[in-house]
Amino acid sequence: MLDEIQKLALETIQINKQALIFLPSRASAEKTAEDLSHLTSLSQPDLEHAILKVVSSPTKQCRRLSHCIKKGIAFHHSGLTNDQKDIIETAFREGKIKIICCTPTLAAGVSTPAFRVLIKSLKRFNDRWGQDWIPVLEYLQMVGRAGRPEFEKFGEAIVIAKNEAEKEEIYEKYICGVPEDIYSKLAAEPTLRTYLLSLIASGIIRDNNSMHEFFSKTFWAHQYQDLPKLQTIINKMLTMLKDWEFITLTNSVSNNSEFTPASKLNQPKEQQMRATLLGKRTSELYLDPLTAKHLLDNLNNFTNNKKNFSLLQMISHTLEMRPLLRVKAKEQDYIQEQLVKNYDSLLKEEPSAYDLDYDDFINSIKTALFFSEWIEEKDEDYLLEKYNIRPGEVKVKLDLAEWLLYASEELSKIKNNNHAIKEIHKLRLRLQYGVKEELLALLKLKGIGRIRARKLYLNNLKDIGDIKTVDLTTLSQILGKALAEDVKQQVGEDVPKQISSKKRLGQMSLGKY
DNA sequence: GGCAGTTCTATATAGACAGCATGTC
DNA sequence: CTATATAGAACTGCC
Repeated sequence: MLDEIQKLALETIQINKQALIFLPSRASAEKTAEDLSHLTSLSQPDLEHAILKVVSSPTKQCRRLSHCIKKGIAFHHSGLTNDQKDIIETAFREGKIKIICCTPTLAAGVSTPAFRVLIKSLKRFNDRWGQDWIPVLEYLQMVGRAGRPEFEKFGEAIVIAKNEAEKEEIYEKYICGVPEDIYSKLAAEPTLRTYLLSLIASGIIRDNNSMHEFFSKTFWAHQYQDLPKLQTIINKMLTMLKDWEFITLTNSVSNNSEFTPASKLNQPKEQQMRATLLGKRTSELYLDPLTAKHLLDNLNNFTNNKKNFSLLQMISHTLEMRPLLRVKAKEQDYIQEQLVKNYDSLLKEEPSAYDLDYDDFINSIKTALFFSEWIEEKDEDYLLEKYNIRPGEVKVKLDLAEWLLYASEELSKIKNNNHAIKEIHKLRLRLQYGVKEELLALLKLKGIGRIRARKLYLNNLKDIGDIKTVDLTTLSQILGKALAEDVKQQVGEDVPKQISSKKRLGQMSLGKY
């Protein structure tokens, strides 16, 4: 039996228009798309192929998407790679795809208007309260996708209610509702301490006076009526930044009170705030000071007997890496086993099992294991099966890892930790390409990535020297003629002119088709 | 035994922004 | 204001 969403979707196709269907989770987006795809007779075989080849080994998610898309239906959420998202958005604009089942990704990103917007539910899971109403602002963003001004005079947005009571509630809350106030992001402590440090580093805040002047002007202070409390939080953070050696506080007035009354804020005080070298660099790197401190502490223990796993666990156990890969009930034993195996690699002691942080710690082990497997050349399909991480998320996590390791490398430079600098640098390269160490030499060549490098290595071509000495015919068999010639040129071997110009032609046509 | 259909249970739950400098299949 | 949908396992009944 068809449900309301399905009826509306099929009817949209029938009148030769397009629809976006917003769903509250990625799983429902996929399932809704899959179910619909069984109900249409559209056909887009070329898209099916395009979706599959964006990763080296298509995952079950890629296959599912390709099956939907060949029937003119797509799902769209953060688990997809950017390439896949682009293909879908373009095909939708071209009218090849009729329905996109999506999460709110599509409400915020590039403009993708549709004649009709269907909203399955205005509730979504929320960490604090479980199932809860989404903000009115978000509702407006979704609804705003209905109607394409260049083609239609109007658009339709339809919200599904479970019953009469909910219908009333939705009407009151959303149709008649007003968007909630935008709350200042500064209110979150990580943002506040990051800002505070950067303001001190840039010299905008140099003492209590300029600090008060700045914060009283922000939207945050405006909303945050309780100034004494605000002052308390800021003071707490200043002390933290000082203890962590990101700033220095010099003052002639005694500083033993953390609860400076607001009334004293306006009095010019002699307390001077200056960022240290470490503080400046932390700020330039856009690091949360808490994370910077965590990295510094860990790196301090990064001695010769430590491994890549040490660094990977270090960056996995940060706020920035959240949400971490979650350890499932069935995996507990395996993860514990791996933890024991890598116990000596830890740069910080394992927290107590009663520690609030323990879950995060265990999850950081799983996350670190995922990174470890990536640099052991495991492909996307394997990673999705074993770690339940989708291609789009893999990309995001790797980017984060890259950034945090870059930051770690920079911090190590300030600390003159040469061992760490060397190891981190190598690890960054491996993460970037997803390769074992033995392939690093080959990756210096343009046009050679994890797949081709591995292929060369298997053919006993293990470094630049091997590439130089091997004959062109053999190399061509491995890489294809055009690339083989290009690579030969890169290592300084002469390739006959006429052949090399032929190569360019060949390359162009390759790129085109 | 082997399947189709059913019920039970475990699992997950939206998204994206930071540095830096270009290029994989 | 602590729910729900989904996937997959386990189970059932039937041939």
